[in-house]
Amino acid sequence: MIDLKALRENPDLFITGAEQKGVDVDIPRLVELDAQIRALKAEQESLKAQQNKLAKEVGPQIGQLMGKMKSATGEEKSAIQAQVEQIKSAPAALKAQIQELDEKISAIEPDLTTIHLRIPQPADSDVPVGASADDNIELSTWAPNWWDKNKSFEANKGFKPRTHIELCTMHNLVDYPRGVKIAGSRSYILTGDGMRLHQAILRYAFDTMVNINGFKPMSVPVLVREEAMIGTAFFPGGKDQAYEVNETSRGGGQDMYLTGTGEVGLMGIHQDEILDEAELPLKMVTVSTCFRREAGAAGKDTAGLYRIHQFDKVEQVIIDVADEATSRKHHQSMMSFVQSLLQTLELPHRLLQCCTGDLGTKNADMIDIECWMPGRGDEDDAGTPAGDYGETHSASRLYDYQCRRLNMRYRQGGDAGKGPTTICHSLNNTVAASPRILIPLLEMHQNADGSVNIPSPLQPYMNGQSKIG
RNA sequence: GGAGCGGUGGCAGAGCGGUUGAAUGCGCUGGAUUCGAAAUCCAGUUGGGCUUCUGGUCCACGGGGGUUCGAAUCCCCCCUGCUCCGCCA
Repeated sequence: MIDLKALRENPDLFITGAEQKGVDVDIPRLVELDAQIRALKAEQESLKAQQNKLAKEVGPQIGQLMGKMKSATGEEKSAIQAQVEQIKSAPAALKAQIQELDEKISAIEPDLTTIHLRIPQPADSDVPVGASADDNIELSTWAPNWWDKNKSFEANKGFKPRTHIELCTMHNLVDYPRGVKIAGSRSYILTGDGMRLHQAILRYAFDTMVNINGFKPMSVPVLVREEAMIGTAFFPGGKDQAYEVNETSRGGGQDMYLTGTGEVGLMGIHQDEILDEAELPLKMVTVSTCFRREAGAAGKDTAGLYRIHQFDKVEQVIIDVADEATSRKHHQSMMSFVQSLLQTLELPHRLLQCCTGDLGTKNADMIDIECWMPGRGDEDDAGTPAGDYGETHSASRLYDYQCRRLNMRYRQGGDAGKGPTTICHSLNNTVAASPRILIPLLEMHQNADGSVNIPSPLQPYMNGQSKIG
């Protein structure tokens, strides 16, 4: 959610920001509604001020008269009664006017809120302007010394690659048909070593974040209220992407939503709180099951483990003071955690600067990390895929966009401190999302006979096993 | 699922229709006292919006609606916590 004050001062910034992100939202209309509602409220407030003033005068008068009334007789009584009614009439007249304004205000407010929530955070000026993922820019690449990214898989390793789908079948790592039987398309069952590898990478990623990078381990709800989805800015825009548990239709108090990322739970923790500056930055990590409808992705990446409805993800979040330089620094460090993780797993990858059209509504900046997946890309005449990068991580820098919605603030010196409260800045990044990360793990570390080497950091999590198959 | 009792400022905890945005205590900040500290005393200490901003004003006592000239206080709905019973991984 953007700051309305900032919008008033510089609407063009937000209009341009929305255009660059390809978001269709009527910002001039909001500016207009905002002016209207403020004028109405100002008018209403001055009436309320009069009302409050009168109420303070009227109260004691009535009290006094009521006192007199008790000892009064017949005629006196009705005279006092009339006086009381007289006194009451002035505030009553004000009340009608206030109510009238109330109606005007509530006629405008829903519209205003709807537009307000949809205005995206303008991208930072150093984010390249572009329409879609095609305009993203490669920032850097990394590969282990045994891999030359300019050569084909076969040229690097001396044999043609099997896709992860073939490898999974070969070693019984995944059971797709039975997964689909239970839960429909894009569902799967990890079996045997498939499940073990899945758990190993999650544990490795989680432990690294906690033990080495000093993040606080958390378990958070994945079934949440709408407020949490709106607060974290996944709603209203992304409502199509979330599974809904429709409790109200069976008489429950509220509908719930399955989160598509642990970010929702982590960010929701300190909603509506004023944090002590001394306890910042908050660095938290969680591992949670993520649910995505993948609405609109029909026919895309239908095979394999790439695009699925349910997966597990280790997610990192940082909440800190409102300072651009600090946010940028955290952004870099959160990416570096991932880079070193991928390096220890010997997975070639690249950093991709997302352009404005690919940022999403809430980000000022986003950098994706993509791993090389030999089984992706176009196939040649012999049916061998060329390989391609596939997104495995996404590092977002949000400034105060999310925390403003969540009403998450901090103050110097904490509760006892002085000075104004300030809205926090937040950032988030994937650490490891599995089973998608199994794709490069299996495909990159496969041998000519189809067996797969397990990277050494994962071996302790697999009871010392060094190879699948 | 049933029954009962609650949700008030950073915390604890009063108020239960009228100068109450809120007693009191704790905490915190400043001052006095002291060589200094403790103790003591005095003062201050909720958040947010609008504004013609050394000021004015409105809103908020879980959330929303209602009654009333006036609501933290009465009524309705929802959320939520605790206790007991039931069920249960």
